[in-house]
Amino acid sequence: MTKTSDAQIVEAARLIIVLHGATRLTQRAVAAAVGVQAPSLYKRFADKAALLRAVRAQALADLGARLAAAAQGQAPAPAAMRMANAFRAFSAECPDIYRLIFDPALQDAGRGAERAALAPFETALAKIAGAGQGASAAHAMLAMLHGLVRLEIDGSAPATGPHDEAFRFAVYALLQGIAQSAG
Amino acid sequence: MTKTSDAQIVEAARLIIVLHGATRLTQRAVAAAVGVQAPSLYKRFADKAALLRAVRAQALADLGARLAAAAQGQAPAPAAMRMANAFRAFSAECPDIYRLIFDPALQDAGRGAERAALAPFETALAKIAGAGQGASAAHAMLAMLHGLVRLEIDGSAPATGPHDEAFRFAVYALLQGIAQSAG
DNA sequence: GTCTATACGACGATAGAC
DNA sequence: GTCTATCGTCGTATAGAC
Repeated sequence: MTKTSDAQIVEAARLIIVLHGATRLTQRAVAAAVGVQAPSLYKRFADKAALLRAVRAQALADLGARLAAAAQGQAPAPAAMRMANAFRAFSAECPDIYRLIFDPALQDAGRGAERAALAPFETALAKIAGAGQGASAAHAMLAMLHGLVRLEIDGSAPATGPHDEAFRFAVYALLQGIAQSAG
Repeated sequence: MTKTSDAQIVEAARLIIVLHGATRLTQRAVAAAVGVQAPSLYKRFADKAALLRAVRAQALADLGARLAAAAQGQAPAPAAMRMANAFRAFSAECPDIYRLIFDPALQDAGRGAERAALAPFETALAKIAGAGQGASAAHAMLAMLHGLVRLEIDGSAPATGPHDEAFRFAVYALLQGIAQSAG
């Protein structure tokens, strides 16, 4: 009897963001995409933010899976580099989804999902930095990557040279610094 | 005959953002703050984005001045550390203004203002990294700081420990890594 | 229970009179 | 340069049809 489903709505919202950008994501557009009128969405998601939180949770799991796959079976340092590249690739592929993950208006209370998605990160960095500084090192690397990709996808960087080179330099320098702090 | 001025409008907009948050910045609110009706603003600024670009330009200059003051008369490494702290203090003081500076929807074509504001940065980092890698090092440090403060003001970080410590660790590790890349 | 029709209030923005 | 009046779109509340 139901014309749509929670999962279909979430997927429709994700598709609109990926294909047409976050600014085009309206409740009416989502509703039209699943063949329903806008007010009907409120029977399934309390409001627009709740729907976006569902899209975000899925995206976060996707990002976590890509990071885990990139680190799979690698030594700590190569794992960190491969995860950095995977992180950047994700942000380049769908920048508006990336922004959604870090949207301050959509933060969960628990933080459990973030912790889980970034676990491979923490693991690799802890081994590089030494036990006492694993959390700080993981935070530093996350911040480095977040800053790099945000400057890149937002076009906010002074943008002198190519981003590829600057990205590698930054990640490598930080890894070196962290390794040095371990000794 | 004029009831207000461009400068007064920009300042009113800035105040609303600082005191009540960016979501409360509406054309009607700005107009009310300077004692006119909303449509009158369009005689002075083409649209809301144009007004925000003016606020952003002023904020960027402010940030640049603070960075320059922090670096004043310091050796490169302490200058970098003091600028990092000044950068973080700015973002903590008015996070919504900070977000405005890096808002992808408000980027200028020229980029001249960004370059000027971040010049003290480039100077200090070039001396630490060595001539050939000054731009990369400055970009890396800007990305590091941008990532750190965004995670902090957005509450996006896994947020394990205190941010003060994580901030110092991250900036110091990157500086070490950059210095090492120079040799 | 599920969806539709309708509508409300706030927003950014425009047209035209003074 | 400022006003009043108004448009189109947004999120969303409500009431009722199947």
